[in-house]
Amino acid sequence: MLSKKTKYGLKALTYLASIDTKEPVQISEIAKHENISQKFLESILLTLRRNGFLGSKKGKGGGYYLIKKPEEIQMTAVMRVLEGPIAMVPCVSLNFYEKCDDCPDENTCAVNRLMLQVRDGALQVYRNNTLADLIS
Amino acid sequence: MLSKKTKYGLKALTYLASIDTKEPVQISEIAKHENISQKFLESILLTLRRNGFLGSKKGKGGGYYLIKKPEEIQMTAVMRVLEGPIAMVPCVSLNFYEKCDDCPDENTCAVNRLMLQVRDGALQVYRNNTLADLIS
DNA sequence: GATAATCCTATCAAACTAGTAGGGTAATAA
DNA sequence: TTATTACCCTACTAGTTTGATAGGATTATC
Repeated sequence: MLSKKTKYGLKALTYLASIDTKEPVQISEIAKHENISQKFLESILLTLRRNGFLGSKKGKGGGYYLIKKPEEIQMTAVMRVLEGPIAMVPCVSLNFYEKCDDCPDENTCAVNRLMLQVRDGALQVYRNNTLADLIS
Repeated sequence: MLSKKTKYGLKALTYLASIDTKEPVQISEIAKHENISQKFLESILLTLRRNGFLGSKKGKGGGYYLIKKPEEIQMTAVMRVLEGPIAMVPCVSLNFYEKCDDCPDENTCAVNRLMLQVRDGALQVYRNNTLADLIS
């Protein structure tokens, strides 16, 4: 299941992309427009900023804004930051690989074989979509 | 993340399929072979039986066995029973559809648009794999 | 220096996960 | 018929995660 954190993060990003201005947008405005708890959104935008997707400005007239162009923001990167690993099991994860402690051999593991395909399917979608694709 | 329930369920099914006999296999044997807590596995096999994947026999010489041929067991069905919806958001789920309460319009929702593709990718994999494919 | 906005930490209730405990029930074999 | 085997079933629980909320600290503008 997709977490609300990811869902809200995606909605915030697409809202900022659709605004089509580089002026900072306040958290309250995004929260209101997307029906999100403002305080919760606050923490999400913070992690998006810390991971290089957003810039921020404090004080009056402040807010958040996109740093890159929507066409340059790949969903793979967004998903990894908000949701974590794209793979459903660590033993097929590219960026978060971990060996299963109960599985003696990955090469003969049915779960591994299946989830590898699922991961590739998801990756293909995420790589094929930028923020720009989601708003068009 | 794939739940251990699903992981163990898949491993149990593939073990039964690889055994290539219609004699009942005891829970203890599966648990031992796949490094799974026996009691936990017990409940998993129970749901697999209730959902028409397994048959069981009580008493001495009893155990679980596959009801259908491995080639006839689609991963879509297995995943839905063990893991639940294949879609990551209810609003793109085929079998568990639900409207998002925060989203005014699915047709213009970026999350919807993205997750629809991810669901299709996953479905394609699950539909393309039977239990037989996982053990070959 | 007042105000507006982000920044940051801590806390929390509810739900979920991965089991564990403990016995009940049916089939088999002696 | 009695003992044993093995599935059947319900309830409970420790630990983790999720989706927030509270309350203020910090910084920029006017």
